[in-house]
Amino acid sequence: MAVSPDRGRRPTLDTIALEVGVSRATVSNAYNRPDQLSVQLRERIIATAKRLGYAGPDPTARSLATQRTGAVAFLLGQGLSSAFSDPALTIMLDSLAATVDSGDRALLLLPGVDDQGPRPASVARAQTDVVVAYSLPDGAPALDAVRERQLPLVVVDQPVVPDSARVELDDVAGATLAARHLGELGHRNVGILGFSLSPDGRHGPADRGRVRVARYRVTRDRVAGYLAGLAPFGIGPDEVPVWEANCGDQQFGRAGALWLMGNRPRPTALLCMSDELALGAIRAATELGLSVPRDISVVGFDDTPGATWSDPPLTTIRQDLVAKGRRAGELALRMLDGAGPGDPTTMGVELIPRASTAPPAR
Amino acid sequence: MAVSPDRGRRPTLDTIALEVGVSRATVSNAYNRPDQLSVQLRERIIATAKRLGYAGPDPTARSLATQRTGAVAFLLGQGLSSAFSDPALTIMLDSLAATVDSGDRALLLLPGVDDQGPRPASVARAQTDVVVAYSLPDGAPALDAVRERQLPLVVVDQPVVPDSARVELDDVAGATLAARHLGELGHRNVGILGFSLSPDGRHGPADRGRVRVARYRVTRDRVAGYLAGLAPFGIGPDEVPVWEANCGDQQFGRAGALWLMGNRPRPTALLCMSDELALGAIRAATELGLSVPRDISVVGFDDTPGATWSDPPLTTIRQDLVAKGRRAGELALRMLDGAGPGDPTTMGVELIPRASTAPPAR
DNA sequence: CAGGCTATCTGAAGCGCTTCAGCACGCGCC
DNA sequence: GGCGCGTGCTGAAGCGCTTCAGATAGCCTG
Repeated sequence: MAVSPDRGRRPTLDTIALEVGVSRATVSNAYNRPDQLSVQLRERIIATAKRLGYAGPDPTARSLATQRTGAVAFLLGQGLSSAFSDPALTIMLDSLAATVDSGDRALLLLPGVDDQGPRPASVARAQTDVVVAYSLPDGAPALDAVRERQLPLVVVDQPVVPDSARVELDDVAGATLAARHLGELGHRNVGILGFSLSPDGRHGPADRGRVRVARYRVTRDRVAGYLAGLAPFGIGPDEVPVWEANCGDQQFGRAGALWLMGNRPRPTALLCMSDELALGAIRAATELGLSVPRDISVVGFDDTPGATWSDPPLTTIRQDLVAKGRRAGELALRMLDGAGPGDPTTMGVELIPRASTAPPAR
Repeated sequence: MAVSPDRGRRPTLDTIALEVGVSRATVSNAYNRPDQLSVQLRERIIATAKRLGYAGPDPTARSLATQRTGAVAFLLGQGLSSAFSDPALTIMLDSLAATVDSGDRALLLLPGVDDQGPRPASVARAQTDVVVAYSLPDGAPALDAVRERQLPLVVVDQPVVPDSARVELDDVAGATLAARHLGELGHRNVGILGFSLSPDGRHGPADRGRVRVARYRVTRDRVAGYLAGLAPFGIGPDEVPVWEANCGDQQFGRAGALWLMGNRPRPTALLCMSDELALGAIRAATELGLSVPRDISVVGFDDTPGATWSDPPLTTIRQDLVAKGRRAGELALRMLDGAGPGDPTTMGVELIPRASTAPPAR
C-alpha cells in the first residue's frame, strides 16, 4: 500500500521503510551496507527514496548514532585574510584538506579572533572529531576548550600541548642555517624581519625584552636560531635589530625592511621569516635604489613558489609544506582511529642558495 | 549520594543530573536557559560538570534535537591552494567568515576536486544548515546534491541556480568599463588575460569557440564585457586575443602576458580579469624590457591591496569584496531563519584609474 | 484563608539514525 | 532426513540532547 508522502515534513528513513514495506534497518543498510540486502530490494529502496525526495540519511543523526562527525576542525590563530596572505599556509592547508578529504572528511574552519585564536565557545560547539591547531599563541584559550572536550589534537608548529600529536619544523636549525649562510658570506651587519611575537597586534621594531616574552614559539625559535647562527661570527644579539610584522604579507615586509635599512650602520643583509616578507624586503630595497644582492642580501623562509619566481630568485630555507600538511592530516585521521599522539614529527629544513644573497660590497 | 563517575564512559547530561540529583532538563537549562533555574543550582551544576570533566552538551546531539547544525558550508570550485592564491577570494571569505561567526556559526569548507567543485557525496554528508557556493562551473554536480537535500543556498558570482539567494557582481559592466577606458585612451590593439573558461584544467590561448562554450559565467561575462567595451572603437572580437589561465596567480598572469605580448601587432594594452593576473603581466612586461604604461597599459580587476602597492599602481575595476562577503554571510544567516532567497544583490563596480594605463606610444 | 502568581523544576516525548542479536529459510552434504 | 551454514531481513535498544506541558511550592493579595 502506497503511503502518501508526509505532508510538509521531510522524509526520513521511516518514511521510506514504510513506503517500501521493509524495516528501517533495511533502508539504512541500503545506504551503508549494500552487501546486506539483495540488489533488487536495494534498487527499489533507492528509487523510492528518490521519488519521495529523500536525500539519504541525515548527517547529524548519523553522527549521533555513530559517534563520529566526520569533520576535522582547523584552528587558526588569525583571521582568514591575514592567515591566507601567506602562501605557506595555504599550501599546507590545501595538502591537509586533500588528505582529510581522501579520508572522506570535511574541514571545519575556525578562524582566530583578534589574533588570539578561535573563541573557546566556538570550539565547544564545533562538530568535529579531531582538531588541528596551527599557529596559535602559547596558552590560547581555544586549546583549553579542546582539552575539556578531550578531543584528539594535532598541533602544527606550535605551541606544545600535552597529549597532542605534533608536526614541527626545526625552526631553530632552519634559522641557524640562514644566519650562518650570511655569516659565511661575510655579512656582519644583519637585520631580522620577523613575524608577530605576541598576539597583541603590534608591529614595528622589537627590543630584546619583547623578544624574550614572545608568545609565538615559532617566532621565538627563529629569532634564537638566527642569533645562534650569527654568534660564531662575533655578532652579538644586541647588534641585530629586529622588526616585527603582525601579518606575513608583503606590505609588512616592505615596511619592516625600510625601517631595518634605516639603521646605522645599514645592514648588509636581512633575515626574513617568510618568503613573503623577503619579497617585500626586495621591493623596499629597490625603492631605495639598492640592488639585491649587491647592496643588500635577503634570505627568505619556506621556499614557496614565489621564491623561485622573484627577481632575484630568493635564497631561502626550504620546508616541505605539502608533506607537512599531509602529515598533519594523516595524524588527525590516525588519532580518529584511536591512535595515541605518538612522537612529534619534525620536518627537516634545507638551505636553498639562490641569487638574493652574495658577499657584502666593501 | 555521590555517584561514582561512569568508568570509561564520557559523562553526559544524565551523569551530571544524577550526580547533582536533578532532572536532565534542568542540567540542559543550566547551559541553555540560565534564567530557568536559580543561580545557586546552576552554579552547583556547572561546578559538578567541571569536576566530572563534562564539557557541555554534545554538539551533535544538540544539533539533532534542535534541528540545526550551526554551520555554514562553503563550496569552492577549486582546491584550496589555487583558490587562495587570489587575495580577492580570501578577503571575501574572511568577511564571510566574520559575518557567520558573529552569528555564532562555524564555516565548513568543501574545496573542489579537479576544478569541478566538491564531490556530491561530500555535500550529501556535510553537516550544515545552509550552503554558500562560490565560483563553481555551471552545472556542478555539487549543486544537485544541495538541491536534493533542499538546503538553502547562497550563490556568489555564479552560476545561476533556481531558488537560491544570489550575490553578484555586474561583471559585464565592470569589464566594459575597463575596455572603454582603454579605448578612450586610444588603444586599438588589446589582449585579454582571463580566468579559466571551463573546468578542464586547460590554460593557454583560447579561441572564440572555446569562449562561447565557457562554463564559468564570470569569465564568459567579462570577456563579453571587454568586447562590448571595445566594439565602439571599431575593435572586432576577432582582433582580440584571449589567454586563459587555469589559476589566478601571478605566474599564470606572467605566462599569459608573455604570450599575448608575442602577438603581432603587439597589443598596447592588456585587460586582466584580476589584479593578480595584472601583476603577473607587469612582471612579464618588465622582463621583456617594456615599460608600463609607456609601452603597454595594464588594467586589473578587483582592486585588491596589491593594486595600490604595485609598481606602477594598477588601474583596475574596483569591487567591494568585504561587502560582498558580508552580504553573502547575511543572506546565509537570513535564509537560516527561513527567509526566502529574495532578489539577487548586485554589487557595483567602479573604474579606478591609476598609473598602469596611459595612451599608447606611437 | 481562598485564589492567583511567579519562580523552579520535572517527565516524557521526540530528533533520525546505526547496529547487533537473532530469526526464517533454503541449500548442500553426509 | 537431520545438520550446519550462509543469505536476507527485522526488532529493539540505544546515541545525547531539547523542549514543552505540567507539577510543586512559596508568596502575595484581598
